Amino acid sequence: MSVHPAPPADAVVARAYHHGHLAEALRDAGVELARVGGPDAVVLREAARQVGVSATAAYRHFDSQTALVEAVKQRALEYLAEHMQAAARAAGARPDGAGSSADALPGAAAVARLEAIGRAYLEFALTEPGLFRTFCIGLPLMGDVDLDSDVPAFGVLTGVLEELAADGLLDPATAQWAPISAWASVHGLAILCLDGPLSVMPPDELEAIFQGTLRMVLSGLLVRP
Amino acid sequence: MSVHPAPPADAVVARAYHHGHLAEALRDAGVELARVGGPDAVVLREAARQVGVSATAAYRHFDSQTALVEAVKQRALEYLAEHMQAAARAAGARPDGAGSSADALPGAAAVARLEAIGRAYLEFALTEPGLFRTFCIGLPLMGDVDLDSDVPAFGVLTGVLEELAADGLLDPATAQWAPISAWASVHGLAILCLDGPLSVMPPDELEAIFQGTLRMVLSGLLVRP
DNA sequence: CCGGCTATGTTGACGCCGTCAACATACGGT
DNA sequence: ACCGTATGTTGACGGCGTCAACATAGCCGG
Repeated sequence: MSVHPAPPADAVVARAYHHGHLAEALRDAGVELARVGGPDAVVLREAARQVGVSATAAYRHFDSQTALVEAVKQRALEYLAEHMQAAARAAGARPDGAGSSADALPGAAAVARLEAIGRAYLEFALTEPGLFRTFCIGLPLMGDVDLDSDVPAFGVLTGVLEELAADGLLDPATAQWAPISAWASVHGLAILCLDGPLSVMPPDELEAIFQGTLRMVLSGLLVRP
Repeated sequence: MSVHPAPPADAVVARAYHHGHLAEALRDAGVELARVGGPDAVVLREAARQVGVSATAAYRHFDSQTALVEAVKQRALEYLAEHMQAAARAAGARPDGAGSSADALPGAAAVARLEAIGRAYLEFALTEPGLFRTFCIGLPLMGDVDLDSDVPAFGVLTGVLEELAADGLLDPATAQWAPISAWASVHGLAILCLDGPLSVMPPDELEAIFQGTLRMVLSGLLVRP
């Protein structure tokens, strides 16, 4: 059906365009714009300009500017998921136990992972506010998403919570909506940190707030010891 | 200093403008635009058009379109505070106790108020998504806000939580950041409901999610019974 | 009572944006 | 070898935020 081959994939360089990865190039330019200035900075003409192509050329690959933003948003979500997964791995792969006080409890690793991905979520929001805002703002009508597939970061969270459930550590009263409640808490905290009143707070106090919120989430979700 | 008197305040009607409440009129038009289409719909020229005035006339009262949006945002925050206060009053003024199972506990009224304002917050987000998004999105740099004064809705929350603290019901471990943690949770939930994956959920299930999150917040913040 | 000063509003223009229609071109399969 | 189609270009349109220059209205000091 397609006359032209997909991406060339041989020469990584631009190859004078025309038959290149224009879509990806535009999207990447959009990502960079979003990184600096948030979703409103994803200007179609500017992305085209940076790629060195006519403005209307973008319309061969994106239905509208909104579609471009959507692609950028998807990419931002991927970055987020990578960041969280890395954090989860780093927290999980600690078989020596170093000097931590209590690590013999069952599921302690899962709890550590939960904390790690929560912190990673916040870190992402603070270090990449533009990208965070881009996937955070839900374009007029987001409609149907499939969570674990469309939002891989959510999959990381549900995975860790399933670990906890397997260890019998999840309070059955709150278990059903645990992923959403937990996500909402840290997501809300991230937003409050970005443009809410917490935006003018020193990092150490912010860490304390995160600890406090994490404690609330944990004592709210875990079964009483 | 001011040559012209402030708002006439005698004739409520427009009085052919020129010396009227143009600023308020523009802001109100902006509120209506935001109500329908969110923050991006607050178009300066459109607001001026609706008020029946030249586009640049707005610049006598607002430094820029951003300033107009800021005014709309402030108004939206006022609406939110009113909604929450009304809910708190309605929940608090129930001296008979009707058929509730356990209402003799100290601070039960405060807990009810906390639930009420949380629900009110969510209600506002769902029934006025445009206004909610408008005050939610924190224009590039919100900078210095004073919480209880600039964000009256936050004052309502801290008030209820102080009630709980006075009754000795707040867990000292999480008390310090309780307002922020609680706000973050319900705020995040609201956002997830608006343009997150929860946007396609039936209302009854949404109520269950709210209940679950509320349970998490309560059992995370209150002292163990 | 009046002349002028200032707050207020208007006109016209500029540059940027998203988007459309019409046109040009380079592949790649037949 | 050719022709169709996917791809990219040019030019234009209307809408936006914003600025400079101009017009007016109404209060204040004389």
